[in-house]
Amino acid sequence: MSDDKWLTADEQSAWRALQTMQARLGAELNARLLSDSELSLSDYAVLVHLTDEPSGRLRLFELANEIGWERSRLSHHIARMAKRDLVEKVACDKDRRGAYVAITEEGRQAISLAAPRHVATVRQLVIDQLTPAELSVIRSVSNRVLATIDQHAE
Amino acid sequence: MSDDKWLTADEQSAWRALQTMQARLGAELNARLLSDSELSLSDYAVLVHLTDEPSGRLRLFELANEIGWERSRLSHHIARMAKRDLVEKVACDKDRRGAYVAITEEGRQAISLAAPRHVATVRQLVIDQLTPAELSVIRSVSNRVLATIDQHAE
DNA sequence: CGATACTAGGTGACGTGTCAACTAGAAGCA
DNA sequence: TGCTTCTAGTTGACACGTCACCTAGTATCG
Repeated sequence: MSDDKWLTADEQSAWRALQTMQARLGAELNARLLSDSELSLSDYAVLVHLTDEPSGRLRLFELANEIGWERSRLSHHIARMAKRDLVEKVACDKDRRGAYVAITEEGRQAISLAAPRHVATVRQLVIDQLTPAELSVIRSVSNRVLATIDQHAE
Repeated sequence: MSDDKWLTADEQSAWRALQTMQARLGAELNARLLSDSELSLSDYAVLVHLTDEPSGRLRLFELANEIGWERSRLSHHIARMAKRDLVEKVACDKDRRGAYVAITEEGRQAISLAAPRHVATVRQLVIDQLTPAELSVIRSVSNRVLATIDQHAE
């Protein structure tokens, strides 16, 4: 680990580009998704992870880990989504503190309507701009940074 | 441009890793910065861009473009920062609709106190985890995606 | 068994982000 | 000049995210 106080010019330009891209890309994806459907990018992320499960449901803490959200954020968001009938909360037998979030029929409909345009946007703005090798670097770097954060949050 | 309806497994795993990393990294950097200083990650971004300018000030729209924020978000944020005396708004002679945001002495102090620990965190969690080649890919990819968004927002 | 510590999740207050609508000055062009 | 359009920035309502704190069930270990 370098202990230089500042970033080099190369490091700084890369870091700032990443930060700006994060800001713009997130805002753009969210805005397009909202104007094409009734879902925000956050709603979409929740529903995607639920549809991945054959059972269509996950424990709240599992979902939080997968999406990378804090517990209370997820709790608030699921409450709002439940009010809109996109998901429902189901009591957990194994651990009576716990709860499942389950996708509803309405949730499935909403995401299957929204997905094609959203995927097309992601392709257009990101995937199609990258070579397979670059995409690989992105995956590898992202996972490494995630692991570092986890490990450093002990 | 591929017109496949869905992402391949490789594309999807890379895309999800990036999304999750964005969520976790942003939250982590913000939390650490807040606990080490009086600044949020957003405050920090604003102040960094202002200290880059020899004059210590920028037009609002210039700052918005550099950080990648929407106008109204910046307007709200600057109003809040001005209340805390981190920045001040200055009328613009050239264009009487416009305004400058200028960093204050208090703003300079705040960022110079916060910067060393924040930079160390960025190094620890990101920069030191990447090879120079990977960092280069990140910069190049980020700038390409930004250009694509700009161009597609016409 | 009982004491303690840990984990799942929820809550309320408050700061933040977004959208739509607005003011007002600048620019283009007849 | 006057009309239209564009751009800079603001505002208010509402959705969202975060922090600190809370409840309650589970684990650990004496």
